[in-house]
Amino acid sequence: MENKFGPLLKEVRRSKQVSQRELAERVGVDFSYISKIENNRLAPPAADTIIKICEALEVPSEVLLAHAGKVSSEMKDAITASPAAVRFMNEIKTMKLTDDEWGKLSDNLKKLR
Amino acid sequence: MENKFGPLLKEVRRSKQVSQRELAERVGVDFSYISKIENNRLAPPAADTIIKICEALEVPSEVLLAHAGKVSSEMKDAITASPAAVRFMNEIKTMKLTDDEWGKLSDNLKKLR
DNA sequence: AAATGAGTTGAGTATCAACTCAACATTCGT
DNA sequence: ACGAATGTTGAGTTGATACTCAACTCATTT
Repeated sequence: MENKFGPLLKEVRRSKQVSQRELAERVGVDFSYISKIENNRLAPPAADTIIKICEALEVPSEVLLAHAGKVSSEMKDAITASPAAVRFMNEIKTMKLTDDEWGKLSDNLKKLR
Repeated sequence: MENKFGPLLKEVRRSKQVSQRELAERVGVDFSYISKIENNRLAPPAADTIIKICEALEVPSEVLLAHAGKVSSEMKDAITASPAAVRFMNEIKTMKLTDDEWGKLSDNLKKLR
């Protein structure tokens, strides 16, 4: 999950037939920055920038965010909304869930309302 | 939840009869830093420092972490462990759970294994 | 072959988080 | 009232994050 952010972005961008310059303009950064990110010469951008990139490319942001190990400020807010939330997150952190278990939790979440 | 971190810390520390200097030494920071934090002259410290503070004062860290809006790097890792995890967190973020619901989710989590 | 478009690279910058250090003020026990 | 403990303040530091700018290279089109 570590070093693949750049290549992954490059692949997505190419699949959408967008140049670095075009993407950069849509996102509002310098095109050379995109280049460096794609080649892992720089670390992945801030969470908000990743989200903008995904919007510009019209793809969901989960995969890129996960590969970058970044959490948006909105998510941070949700997680720290209350002590109960933090408590829950602490439990989750010790449990190392599988994808399957994450899915089940999502189901439970829906049943909650 | 915003501006109360400092006063809260001050209250906890006082209730434990610990001076700023003593706390600072236990945690490994300058005592003047504690002072500024308590008076909201500086933003709350890094998540790891908050955790150390709570250990030094022998109180659980959830409340302080929640008030500070900080997420430890360990938690960040858990949240971005996989796209499924990010997806789940995104759902959570849109739902604005109550404390009660957080509790139920914790129960579900336990039943998962 | 010259211009155009796409991508890469090196070096530098801006902003911010998370503090420290030294000086001063306040509170409190005796 | 005095001194020691405790708390506050201003100014500066350190390291990391998140980029920009200018100069190139390489491939393609005309």
